[in-house]
Amino acid sequence: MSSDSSSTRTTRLRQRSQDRRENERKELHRLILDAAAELFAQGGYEGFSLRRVAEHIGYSPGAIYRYFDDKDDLLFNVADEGFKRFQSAQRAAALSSDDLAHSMRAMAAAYVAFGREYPNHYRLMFMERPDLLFQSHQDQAVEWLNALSEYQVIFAAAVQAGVLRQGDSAAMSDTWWAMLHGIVALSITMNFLFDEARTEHLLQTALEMFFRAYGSNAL
Amino acid sequence: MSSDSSSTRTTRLRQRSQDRRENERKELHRLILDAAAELFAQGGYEGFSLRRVAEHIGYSPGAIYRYFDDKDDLLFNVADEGFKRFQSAQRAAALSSDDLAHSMRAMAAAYVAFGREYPNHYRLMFMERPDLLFQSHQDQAVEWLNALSEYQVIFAAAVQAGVLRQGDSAAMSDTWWAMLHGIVALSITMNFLFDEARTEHLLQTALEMFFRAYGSNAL
DNA sequence: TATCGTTGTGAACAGTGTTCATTTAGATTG
DNA sequence: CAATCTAAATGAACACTGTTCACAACGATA
Repeated sequence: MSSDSSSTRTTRLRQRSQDRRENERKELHRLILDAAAELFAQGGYEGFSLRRVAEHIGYSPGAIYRYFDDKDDLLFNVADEGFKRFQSAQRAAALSSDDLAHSMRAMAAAYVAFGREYPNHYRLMFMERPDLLFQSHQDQAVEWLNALSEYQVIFAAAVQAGVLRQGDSAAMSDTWWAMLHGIVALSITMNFLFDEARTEHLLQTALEMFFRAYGSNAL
Repeated sequence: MSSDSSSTRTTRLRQRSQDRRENERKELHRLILDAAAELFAQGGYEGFSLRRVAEHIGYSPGAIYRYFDDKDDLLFNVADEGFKRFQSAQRAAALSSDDLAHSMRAMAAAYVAFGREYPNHYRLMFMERPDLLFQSHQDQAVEWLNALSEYQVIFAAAVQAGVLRQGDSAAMSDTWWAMLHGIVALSITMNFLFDEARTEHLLQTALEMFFRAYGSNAL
């Protein structure tokens, strides 16, 4: 009994200490990631450096390598969190209305809003280093592709609901994406030309164009 | 007479040697710029370094600073040459037909073709560092803005010619640009998704959308 | 108590842009 | 021709960057 109880006690102790160490690991992992996201959001891709992240959290640069393979690995995690936020905003917009035409407009608005709110994340995800999310981590890449193919599902549903006319729904989806990406990219990159008002006006004009061309009540 | 002739002779000599030195300066300026453009076109923005340019032409890194203020200054000149090419291609497309609808399609095709042919230049000009061309060199910035406003001239002409319906021609121009930029940017950044065929199909679909919505024969 | 394994450090390496004193070489002058 | 002056090119330095690795510290385990 004594040996048995001591055995379980030590087992429990070992378990607890192991858990605690694991938590500490996760905490530092989070600390690094948060600091990285913050510094990245502020300084963008160019001004981002591991040494600054390390200094910001009070560790030596080498310590980061215990938690991330690479600078790219760290950037991937930053981008991935951005994408999760992006995706959830898109989903919320998609579900915001029963009217698919309204949903699509809400999604477009959310798309542009995300780009303008997190320009550096958008840059990283869709402009600078999309390879981070498609090439390096193939498991995540599948998630991304699924998310992107959700657009096609919505377009198919919109066609079936009579909101969009019939046609090449894959091409429609590409056009939709290119249109929104063009607006956001110009707004981010040429922000001295495209202030919020001009961007908003551009978005409305583009949506009008899209639905005038592809809406079911067009010709 | 002898003093006079010798005076003119030395003057001529001085003139010639000065010209030659000036030519040598221009030659090295060109040599650096060409090497930079080549290395940049190959390696893109990230892989581009002054030291590599210097090594490529057989000079020490510091020598470049006799001919360019900065790395940015050198990049500006690379981008500027890209823009001149871009602009001349656009102009040629604009003048390629009397039919403004054809001209616009040709300009769109030339726009996308430029992006796909010189992706790194396009990135630099319109995605990575547009500040190089708008902020730092204000005299050049005016040229750029004029070039961009040429679009609006064409749109106004298209409206007057009855090719496009009347409306907010500035917004139409923005939409046109955003559409083309979106297509090129996606094609460049997501080149593993958008191969040439898909990009071409996307362009045609987008043009169809544009003219369906804004063409004069639309409702 | 001794051993082991993990963690963080600090120094090093190769690379970057940039500056500057110094050499080099060609042009100009006496 | 000799001396001087000027412009160019260099090479070494500085402050950065990402990354690696031997080593020290320290808590967990035996």
